[in-house]
This record gives sequence, C-alpha cells and structure tokens, in this order.
Amino acid sequence: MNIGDVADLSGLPAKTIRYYEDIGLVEPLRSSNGYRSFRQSDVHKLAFLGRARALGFTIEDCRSLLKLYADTDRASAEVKQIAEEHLDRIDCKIAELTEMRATLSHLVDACAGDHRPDCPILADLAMEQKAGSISKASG
Amino acid sequence: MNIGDVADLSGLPAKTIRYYEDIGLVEPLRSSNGYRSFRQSDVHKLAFLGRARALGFTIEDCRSLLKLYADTDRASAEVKQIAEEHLDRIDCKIAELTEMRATLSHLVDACAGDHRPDCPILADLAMEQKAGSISKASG
DNA sequence: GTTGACCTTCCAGTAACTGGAGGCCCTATC
DNA sequence: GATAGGGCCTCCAGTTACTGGAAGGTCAAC
Repeated sequence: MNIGDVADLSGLPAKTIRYYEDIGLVEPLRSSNGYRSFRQSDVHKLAFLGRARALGFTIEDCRSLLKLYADTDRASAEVKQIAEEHLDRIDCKIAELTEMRATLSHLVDACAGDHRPDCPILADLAMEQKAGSISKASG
Repeated sequence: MNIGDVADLSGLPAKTIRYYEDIGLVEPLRSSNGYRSFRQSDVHKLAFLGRARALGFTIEDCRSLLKLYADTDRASAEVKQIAEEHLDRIDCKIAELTEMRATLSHLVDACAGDHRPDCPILADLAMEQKAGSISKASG
C-alpha cells in the first residue's frame, strides 16, 4: 500500500506518516521504485498512533504504548501508569486554563467594549492601582 | 537598571527579557559597556507582558495589547475583542481536554493495573473489537 | 591580579508537525 | 514518442515561546 492510501485509511496526513517513520514509530518497506510500502500491521500501528495522539499522549508516550502493545508479557500496570500520568497532566492543564478563564471572563465582563479608551482589561494588565482601589481578589 | 534587577522586579527570566527585546517588545537603552539599561517604563512594560502571558495571551496578542495600551485614543472594543477571542480559544482547549479526560479516565478506571497483560487502554487504542462486544459508548 | 558574579552574543534544541521547492515515477492520452 | 497529471521522493525551513549552553567581555572586591 502506498502512503496516500494509508493516509486515507488512518486519517493521518502523509506528511505526518513520513514524520513518524523519521522518528522510528513505523518502519514501512520500500518498493523497487523507492515508494514506501505499508503492510496491514503498519496501517494498524498508524491508526493506533492516531488514536493515542487524539487522546493527547505525547509521541514518547506513544512510543512506550506501542512497545507495550507489542509485548504480550506486559503488565497492564505499566500501561495504566502512563495513562494516569497523562491524566494528571491533563488535569493540571484544565486547572490552569480554568483559572485563566475565570480571570479573563471577569475582565471581559467589566469592559464596556465601546469607542472609549477606558479599559479594565488593560488596567489590570498594567496593574494601575489607584490608592484605595486595591482590592485584588486575593488570588 | 541592569537586566538582572529587571528580572527580579518583573519576575521574568533574563533570557526571556532578551528574547522580548529580540522580537521588538521592549527596546532598552544601552550603557557604554554594552549592557542593557532599562528605564522604569521598560520594567512596567515587562511586568505587563508577564501578566498578559500568565493569562495565556500569545506574544502577538501581547504586541497588540501593548500598542493599544500606549494609544490613549484606543477604543476599549479593540481590547475586548482580543480578550474575547482569547477566551474562545481557552474554551475550546478546555472542551478538548475535558473530552480527552473523560475518555481517558474511563479507560484508566477499567484497567486492572496489575501484572497481567490484559489492558482495556491498549485494547481501545488498538480498536480490538471482538464481534458482539462492539458497544462503544457512542462517543 | 585574580576570583566570581554579572553581562554580552550566537547557536542549538524543544514538540509535533507543516509547507514548499525541486525532482522522479507512473499512467493515460494524443 | 511526447506530454500532462497526479502521486511519490528528499531536504530545508518555519511554527511557539522560550531555554540551555558555549565563549568571552565587564566590574567590584579582596
């Protein structure tokens, strides 16, 4: 199978598939004309990678997961650990973004958004605290 | 003021401050010895940048915000628009992460995490659907 | 005069691709 | 046989926002 077909089947761009070969995630054969020649197992691997990446696993996570997948003597604990660490990362990111969101939406709500220059968003970024108005929500 | 002092005051690493000069966000003066010489206004700008970055604004957003901040004829609507677009980006990211989180935590919960090889996480990534067990929770 | 902290520039690397240039291969059509 | 097109190839550069490190100049203190 040529790269175009595999791209269609796996949903990954051909560029990405070449990149995955570059970094050693897949090792397609080569036809006599130099074209990459993908086996079913390669397509399977690439689909695996596509789903792992869609779940946000890093490339290095993917590499480990592929290795574990191939190793029928694996302990599921190893897989679970990778997934749990990733879950923690996701939770951290969500927490971070949620906090940003809170501050930002607060500021956006406070901004008139009209033709006048007065803007609480800029005021906050510049920390223009007038005496007596220092009441930052202790955050 | 030298870069080290400014780094302490603004909370930004010296490396980052140099980078911000590189990309034209600040333009400190130079002393006769070649050292950067920061004015109060530079420090203020850098603190502004630090807070904007902490809210997740991109560097290009920061550039625009600084320009608006300097322009006393600005319309707050312009600032608000930047902030709202950023808020949308944040919401998208949160939604994406939340979905990942849901799928992943589902899988993690289903995984025994012991010495045995059987692993629903890998099974899902590999899409090993046995006939009759296709009951993917519809998204 | 030498140590050590601070400053300088420049280069490379990070994560995971993506875009584009320049060029070969294959099939079909004239 | 020539040509047009689409697909494939490699290699290089760019993306975001820094960060680390090398090689070397500056300054205050001892």
